[in-house]
Amino acid sequence: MARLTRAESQARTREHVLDTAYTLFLGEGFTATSMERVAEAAGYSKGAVYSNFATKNELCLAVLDRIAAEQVTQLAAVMGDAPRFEDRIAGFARWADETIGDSSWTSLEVEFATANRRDKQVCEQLAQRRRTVTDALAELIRAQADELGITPALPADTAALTLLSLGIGLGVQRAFDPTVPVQPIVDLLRTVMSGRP
Amino acid sequence: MARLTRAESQARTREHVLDTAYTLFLGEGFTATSMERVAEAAGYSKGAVYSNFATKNELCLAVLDRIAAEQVTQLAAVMGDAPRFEDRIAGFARWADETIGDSSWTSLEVEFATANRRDKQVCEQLAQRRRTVTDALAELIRAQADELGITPALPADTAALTLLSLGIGLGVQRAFDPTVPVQPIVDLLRTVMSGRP
DNA sequence: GTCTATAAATCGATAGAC
DNA sequence: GTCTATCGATTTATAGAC
Repeated sequence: MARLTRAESQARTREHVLDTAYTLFLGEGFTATSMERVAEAAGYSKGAVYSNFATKNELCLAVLDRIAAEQVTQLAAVMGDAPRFEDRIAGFARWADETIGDSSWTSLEVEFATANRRDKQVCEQLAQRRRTVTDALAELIRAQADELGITPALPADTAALTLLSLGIGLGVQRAFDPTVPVQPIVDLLRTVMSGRP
Repeated sequence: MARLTRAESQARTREHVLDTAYTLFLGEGFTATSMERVAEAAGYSKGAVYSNFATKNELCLAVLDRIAAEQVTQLAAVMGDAPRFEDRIAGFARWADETIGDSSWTSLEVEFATANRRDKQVCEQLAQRRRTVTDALAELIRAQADELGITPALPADTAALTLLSLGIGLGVQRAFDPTVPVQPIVDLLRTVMSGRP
């Protein structure tokens, strides 16, 4: 194996710290996880962490970016190109069950957002990311509707916002009460995709 | 004015602390507000606060109880007994605009819930309160449907959970991005209450 | 760029006087 | 029951050696 350049070495450290923060923030929560703990679990010192991420918030935003990318990819893959309408809904139902069912990613997003709701800098970042996600979701809905040859029951933008909001709401409640069912969001998608042909 | 008994005096202090915590938690957030700050703003010492509320979590749960009671009362009042269907929807729309629009209460509930999601004690308390709220909401939907002589498009339980979840989701996003519209939840209520006659 | 060591502040919660 | 004073732990972030 070739020796790493300084830049490669730093990128590796950064990635390693990000991996560790990803696991800890999702598992224990944002407030409950200290930077000390991240450094320790990653096998570095606190100083090393801070030389890659200026603040705890910046580290968490990087984790949230990774999560958002994963979600969009998974969602597109799972609804993908099943031939029949019901197969796509079933695919979504499976995804919802696994992903909203284990609602730790929703909890993390929401814990970070609400805890920093008075920080204009952070709010700006979160608002930008929010638009990116809803746009991607709306685009996915449009593409699915096209393939199925229907017009969604709601405008794609509205449908995307409603689905995302419902997912957040259900996920948050499931975080402290696992008896909350995931079904409502599957019903909503079915309604949305049962538009006029 | 008669002199206060010891019990009355303590009840007054407790109420005063609760008022202050209510304002600060809603305005600044749960994590961002220290017990020191609550005591100072209420005009007491930290010890006085701790002799009325054993922990910070207990104080926040008391605040959340007050909020929940307010919401249910307001919602019942605003949809109340308008003669026409459209007037009730309009009443709800106004309430949604003011109450979800200023989403600080949603943010507080959600910040507290997600920050304590690994605390089984707190989760139990929150789950119990959640059931109380959804039950009250479902009952309200049933009563409204009865008065209007219709059958809701969704079962009242499901409708209540869906409305609550959507409200949480929209409220959380509005906390950091005020451009998020409240309209989807009004649309949903309209759909729910447009059931078969 | 990563380390050790520590600063500097704040937190929730408690002890003991009154 | 309320006060002052403080504990003890933890936090984010920084300074300087290597």
